[in-house]
Amino acid sequence: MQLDRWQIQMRKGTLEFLVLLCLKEQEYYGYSLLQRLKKLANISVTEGTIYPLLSRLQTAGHVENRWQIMETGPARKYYMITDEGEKMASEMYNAWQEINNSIVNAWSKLDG
Amino acid sequence: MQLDRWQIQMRKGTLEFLVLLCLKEQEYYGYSLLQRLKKLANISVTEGTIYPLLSRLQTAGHVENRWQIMETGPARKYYMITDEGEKMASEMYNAWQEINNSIVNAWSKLDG
DNA sequence: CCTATGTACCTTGTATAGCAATGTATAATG
DNA sequence: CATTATACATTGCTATACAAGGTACATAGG
Repeated sequence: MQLDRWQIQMRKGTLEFLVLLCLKEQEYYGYSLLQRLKKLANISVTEGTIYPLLSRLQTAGHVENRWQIMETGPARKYYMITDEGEKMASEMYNAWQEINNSIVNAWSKLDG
Repeated sequence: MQLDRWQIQMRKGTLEFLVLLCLKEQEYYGYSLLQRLKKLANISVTEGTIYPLLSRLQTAGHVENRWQIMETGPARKYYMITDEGEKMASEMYNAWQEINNSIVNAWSKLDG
């Protein structure tokens, strides 16, 4: 199934929030986040999106990382959410809820 | 007031949907949409955003417009949603609900 | 009369960020 | 030994939000 541009845009616009939401659950490395996001919200993110995004989140102090040498396969860079990141995630959730309330309210007046 | 980068991002992609939602209510001209969006979802959109967006929606066949000469003040270009635009708005609402369900569900598991 | 303010349209230049494509490296599979 | 999967990363393209600026009309205050 081919996603429309607007569908991609609507989902991708919330990507930073969704990544923090995942990292609130547990630590992830970049590559594993792609699968987690796919399962969480049916969002197909590419590596060219996730690595710069994680880098930006780190610069902002919302996540930090540690290298994990694996016995087999390439090393993994695990990302963990910081206290500041947790705070940011809460702010984002509040903002999300406000927009959602506005949309649901407006829609119900039209289709109700 | 300077908007945070994440706020801009969260709006990205949902703005097109919000505009269609407004035009489902009634017809608006560009300038009046700025006030409607502010009231609807506390979104401060600038003219440099709304005029190109309306132009894109028209090219896509989701809206159409008519000029209204005013007895006093500048003429207004009113935009009306098309049947195709209504259909698109419904699809967007369904997609929105799906993402919202994923987010609310994920959040509830984290905050108890 | 002139200036400021508000309404209403629009364009240009800049910055952001998602994505396809590409590159590197390791390890298992056929 | 070629392919596939894992895992990191960058580069170039494109879309779009925004600040800033421009045009024009109408009104209010000094």
